[in-house]
Amino acid sequence: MEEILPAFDSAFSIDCLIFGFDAGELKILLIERNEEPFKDWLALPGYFVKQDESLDDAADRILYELTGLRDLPMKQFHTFGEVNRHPQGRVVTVGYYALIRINGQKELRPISPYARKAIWRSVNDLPKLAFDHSEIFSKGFRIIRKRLNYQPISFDLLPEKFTLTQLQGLYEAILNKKLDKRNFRKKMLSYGFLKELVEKQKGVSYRAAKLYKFDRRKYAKIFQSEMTA
Amino acid sequence: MEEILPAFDSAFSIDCLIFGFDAGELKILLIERNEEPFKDWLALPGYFVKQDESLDDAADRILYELTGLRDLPMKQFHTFGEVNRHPQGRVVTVGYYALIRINGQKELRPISPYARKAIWRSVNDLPKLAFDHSEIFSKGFRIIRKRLNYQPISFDLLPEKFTLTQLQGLYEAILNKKLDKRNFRKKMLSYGFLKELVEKQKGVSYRAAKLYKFDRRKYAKIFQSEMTA
DNA sequence: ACAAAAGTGTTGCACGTACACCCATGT
DNA sequence: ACATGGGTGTACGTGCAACACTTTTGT
Repeated sequence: MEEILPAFDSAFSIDCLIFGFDAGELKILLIERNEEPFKDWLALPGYFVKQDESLDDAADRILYELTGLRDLPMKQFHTFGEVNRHPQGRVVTVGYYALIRINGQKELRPISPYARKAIWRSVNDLPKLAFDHSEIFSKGFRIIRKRLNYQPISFDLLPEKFTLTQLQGLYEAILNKKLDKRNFRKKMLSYGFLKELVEKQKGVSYRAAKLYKFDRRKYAKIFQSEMTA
Repeated sequence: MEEILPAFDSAFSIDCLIFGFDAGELKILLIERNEEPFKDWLALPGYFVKQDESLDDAADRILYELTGLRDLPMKQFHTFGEVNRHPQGRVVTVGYYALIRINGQKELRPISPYARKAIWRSVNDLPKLAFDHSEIFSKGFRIIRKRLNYQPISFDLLPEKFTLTQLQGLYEAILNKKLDKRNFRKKMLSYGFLKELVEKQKGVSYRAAKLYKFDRRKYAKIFQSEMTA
């Protein structure tokens, strides 16, 4: 940032925290920036909101332009407004998050030249990110982890059919601690929104596990009070 | 709003949801607007953020200027960014809230001429507010009510010394339902952050109740994990 | 004496937690 | 046969909900 950058008065932007789960690891979607400031740095997918679009609309558009992912159910988690968080001027940014299936998505392919590419990185192996994105990540991750304690939010991270061990691995990755297998299964099954399939796991060199599906209708019935808030 | 109003490009603002408790009723702090747009309407205390102040700083300043209240522990709860929420231009507003003692505060006295006066109104008796402030109120109230289910947040609303019946009345006002007296007392006392005083209630024409104080240190020890998030 | 609110315990149920062994399958 | 994860049950403690009567005080 030794160069002189254009300045602007004030603006708002969106930054997206997109979580995915793959190979037993919780990952986050980052872009490689192709523009100053912070050219070549890794950053959260984020950009400016246009005059005539709502924040929610902007979040969808921006994520699409920078990563090729579209129509994710993103939600706001916090707004960041320190005066000097952006080197070019006053930018207040609204943080959005979503949890998605990595493999269920098509290829990552930025539309805008502003991102060179989009990549998944393990949350346990993050470099320092552009702007204050490292802090935005920490704050968002903390909020999501906390939410997991009183509301299951993790089914969007798994493939459509999954085993209970995979589900447990996901919880352990988010909460960053080991859970008891029997208790975990008992609790999950007691909710009643897991549908047991006849189909079993394939291609493993040990006893094949039952596959399950997530029943969105039952889930919605149980947690509707949570969802309206 | 038949008049022509000055227009501006885009800006961010703060709106404050200040809850108080008095005479068994949960109240909210409103201002009577003294400027267009929405002159003479009731509104949440709110105004524009300056170029050189953070959102948190702006929230403190704005609340002070419009109501005379200062240094409340306000926290962000949501950001509102619909395109046409403000008639003069694009304004994204960040909602902050706080819970305070009504009687512990000095008089309400707006500093800025922008508010004619500041008043407390029962949350059960709110008129339509200026801008989208009615929706901001609903959203914030819902969030706070929900939080009360898993974290006591209500001590700031009571006088320093209070009876358990007062505390219960407060919970009932927020949750909008009756609670069982014995269960409520058992639960509250079991937390261990209520200090029983020797002093008793005075001036009542029935058996005087014990007074209690809230022990902030013990509370912080118990809920520290909640507070850092 | 009466009115008004203060104060007080027990029981059943649901839920979380701790804990260890046999089973099925592929190599 | 063995290695690997799949799958299962019990016992205990904790916390919440339901429920009604006696006590104290001021008038």
